[in-house]
Amino acid sequence: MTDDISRPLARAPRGFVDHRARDLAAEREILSRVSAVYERYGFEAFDTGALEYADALGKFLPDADRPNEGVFALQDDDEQWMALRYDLTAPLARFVAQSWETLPKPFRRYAFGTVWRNEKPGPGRFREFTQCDADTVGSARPEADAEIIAMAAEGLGAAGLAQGDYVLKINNRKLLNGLLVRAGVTTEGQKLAVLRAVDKLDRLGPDGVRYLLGEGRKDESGAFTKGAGLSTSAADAVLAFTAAGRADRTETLDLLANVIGGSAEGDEGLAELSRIDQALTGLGVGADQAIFDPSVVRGLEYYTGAVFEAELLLRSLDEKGQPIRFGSVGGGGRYDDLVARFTGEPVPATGFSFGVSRLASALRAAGQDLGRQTRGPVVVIVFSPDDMPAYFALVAELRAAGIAAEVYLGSSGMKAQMKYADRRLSPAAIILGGDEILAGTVTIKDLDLGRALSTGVTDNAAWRAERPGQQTLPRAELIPALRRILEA
RNA sequence: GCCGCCUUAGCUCAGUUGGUUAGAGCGCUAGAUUGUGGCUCUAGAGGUCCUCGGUUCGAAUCCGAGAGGUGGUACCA
Repeated sequence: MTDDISRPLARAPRGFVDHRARDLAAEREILSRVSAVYERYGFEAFDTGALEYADALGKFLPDADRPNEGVFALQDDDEQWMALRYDLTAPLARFVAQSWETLPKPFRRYAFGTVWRNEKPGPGRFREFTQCDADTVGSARPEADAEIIAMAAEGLGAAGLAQGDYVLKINNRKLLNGLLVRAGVTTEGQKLAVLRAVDKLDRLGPDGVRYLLGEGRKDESGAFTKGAGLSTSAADAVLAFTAAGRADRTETLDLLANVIGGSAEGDEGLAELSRIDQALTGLGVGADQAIFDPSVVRGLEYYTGAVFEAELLLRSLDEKGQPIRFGSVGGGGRYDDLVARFTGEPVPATGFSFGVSRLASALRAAGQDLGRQTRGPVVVIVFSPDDMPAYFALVAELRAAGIAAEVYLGSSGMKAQMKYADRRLSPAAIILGGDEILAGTVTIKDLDLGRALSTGVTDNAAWRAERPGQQTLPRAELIPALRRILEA
């Protein structure tokens, strides 16, 4: 009452969320299903620690005292800066560089783990979340990309997405590079501005993107975004390129050949996509699961070749009846320069990653709730502290029989104990009072059945007399009777 | 990072032109019911009215700053 000045506020830091049993069950189910697929593809499990040295993450800023660009950083006692990993790829690159000599190459691994990003949280965006990631390091073959794509598609399907709920969209950075070279764009900054503009295609439409490719765009709030400064004809070429996606993979390739053919880098990109197409076809991945889409960007600066994005196609309504679009649930691509940061040797690599809780909420919206309500244990009601040994003998017997059970350990009366069991979603409560102990019997209350029966009862006396779902039987028949209730 | 809106009980919210002890519904705890979930009735607990400063005899209410939330926008490994 008087010491409240220093009392802490009970709240989680912003962008950090608590996970109840239901969500955890869904996420674990996804991980186990996806892991099974990834292992079948020959990827081995691998994990690193949560912290990396900040320079290994590429987040050490020479000018700043503190590496603060989106990472959580702290200083070790030898004054080196460490940071919580912000994805699973950078630690993988560090590990591969460190163990290159002894690794079987190509190195194929998958990982899932918590990552942290020190940035503004938004709807569906947190500062701590679980990522699942698979990479092949040490293969430059486009077939390595194809296999990652096929595996991603199969993984999403195994997680519970139906055919047609999602599609993998594939592009290649080299195509756009070739196009830009032909259009006379040479500076890195301008190239990045073009990529950013194209990335907004689905939100702003071709007209909005045209402004961003040219002089710039002013949005409704009056904010002005500087454009890439392309000429009108160059902007037209970019837009024509992004619109070349078709439902059929080879048809898209033919169209793209017309739009960008002739530039050396563009031809290289086309050849890679063509081999990806052939490998995918061999793997049995049709155009219903993976297509070529030249508008895919994946804003990341480090991608060097193929890029891909898993897009959710399903549309659903939120609790207010507003339609929600999920868009991308995951993505990846080829990053041939990441390991070279450490060793100087270029090491080709390709990978795919997705956010686990994002996929879980997408699945929920698709009507595929893997985290069905978690059932509570069978609850043994406590009448008298003197009979505690009898309660524990009973609960031990149930546990030995493989039935989740607990003795109520609170201090409230019987009514509250029933309420507790109800709220835990327990299948049954066991009443072992003085009467039962004397008679060598036990009373089981089937809570689901009682709940169903209670809807018809309005009269209190009848409710009390009826004791819906309740049966008293000889002690020896307890476990078989409980099994029947649990299996119902 | 920039712009808009919002912040009153655990939740959803009401609160008159600035006026005395800040309310409702739901939820929670308990009683009616010697040993029973629901219904009904009754009682109870629960509040730094986001924070700090200002105006005023008087502020949940008006003004300023800050924090947090939210929606855009920018960025996104």
